[in-house]
Amino acid sequence: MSQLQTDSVPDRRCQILDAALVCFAKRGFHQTSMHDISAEAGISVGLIYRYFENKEAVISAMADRHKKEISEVLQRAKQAPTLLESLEILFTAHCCEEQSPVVSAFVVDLYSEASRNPQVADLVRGVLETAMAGVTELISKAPEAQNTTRGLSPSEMAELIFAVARGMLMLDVLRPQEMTATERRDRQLQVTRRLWSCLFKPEAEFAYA
Amino acid sequence: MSQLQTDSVPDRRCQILDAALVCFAKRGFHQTSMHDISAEAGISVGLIYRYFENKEAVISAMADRHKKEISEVLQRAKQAPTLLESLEILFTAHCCEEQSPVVSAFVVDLYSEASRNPQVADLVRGVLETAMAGVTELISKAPEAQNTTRGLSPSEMAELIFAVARGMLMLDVLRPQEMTATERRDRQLQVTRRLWSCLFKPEAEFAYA
DNA sequence: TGACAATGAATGAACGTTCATTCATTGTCT
DNA sequence: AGACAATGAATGAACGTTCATTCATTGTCA
Repeated sequence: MSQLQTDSVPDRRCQILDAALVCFAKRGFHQTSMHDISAEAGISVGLIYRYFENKEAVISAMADRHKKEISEVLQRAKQAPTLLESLEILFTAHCCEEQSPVVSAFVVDLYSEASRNPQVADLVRGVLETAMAGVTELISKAPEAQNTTRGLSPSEMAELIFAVARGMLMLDVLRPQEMTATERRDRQLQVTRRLWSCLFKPEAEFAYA
Repeated sequence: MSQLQTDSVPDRRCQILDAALVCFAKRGFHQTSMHDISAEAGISVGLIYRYFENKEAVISAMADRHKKEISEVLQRAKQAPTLLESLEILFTAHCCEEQSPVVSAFVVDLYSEASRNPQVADLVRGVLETAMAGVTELISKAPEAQNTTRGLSPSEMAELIFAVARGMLMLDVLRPQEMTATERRDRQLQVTRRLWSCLFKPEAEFAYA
């Protein structure tokens, strides 16, 4: 029983959040009704209010979940053998896995929400600062970046890297749905490698040109 | 008489769109009511419907106006004497003039809307393609970029530049309102110069280090 | 010029609908 | 039976939109 409870309560929450993600990505936070979420989750409206205080709380919980997912991606990226591979993990993680356009639309909406909800803004800013600190450290320690700094500090590089990542995410929501997850992933990898070569590649090989 | 008419009709539309921009930036498209817009514009609700078919039409008109503004920025950027100055104009234009956070929030919302409104998506994509073509041409012709391509084509460089611009715009909505327009502008310029040095600066000077 | 008719910009109360939220009720376990 | 999970009809506030009405301005007579 207590096992069922401790299992099923988070499960219900998770089920509701999964449904909410689909709805939010499809219609946006404020065009999604609680009935939409309940229908997507296959439960009744009232039940949502057993697990979340109100709609705002659902949005906050989604933002929290996003924070945890980014942390996990950062952990994976830190364990990659090379800096390039770390960057590839960071760039392709949140926008190219199972349901690419869904997540991208959600994240853009999250920023949109952050612009007028200080609580969400703080949370997103926190995620960003943690992730950027991680990447800055990654760059500082990477042998690839030792003699190719181009006058930029590791944290300045990290800032550029994250700007590009966010910018590509925005581009993602403009792309027609016909594009498959694999195509999106390839595109992201291309851009990652270009940025990498631009930031870290030694100049030597231009002698061959 | 006829002069007054042809002047005042576009003025009303403009007045409504100005008010809508403030409201949309403050609350987002779908949390802004027609009453909010009418109150901000200092007119009655009904009057909005004399100039716009419905709320959707107001959003579309705002997107159209944004398109024109970007075109103008592009024209100005094209006339700058150096590539760096062109980039500085592009990077600081829409997010650092009079009402920086207002415009940034609006643009993020526009992308968010684009993810579920194909009409808006087409329009935004069009703006982006035009602007990127312009910058690609700018790079192709710039003497600064002739011997420092780092293995990237002009259009690949343009893509990186626009990704960074969009990414910085997203960052803008996270920043506390206490930041002044000038501070924002300085920040943008810093990043622009870093990106520029990373893409176009010759390596020579690293010999001094 | 002065009196009157016509216009259409502007108003805001009212309408139908949608939505978040509540809660009395029902189902399902032990 | 008792406790808890789940339902979905009911509620009232808020929304987009409409439209009967007002009134300053313009046009047209004498």
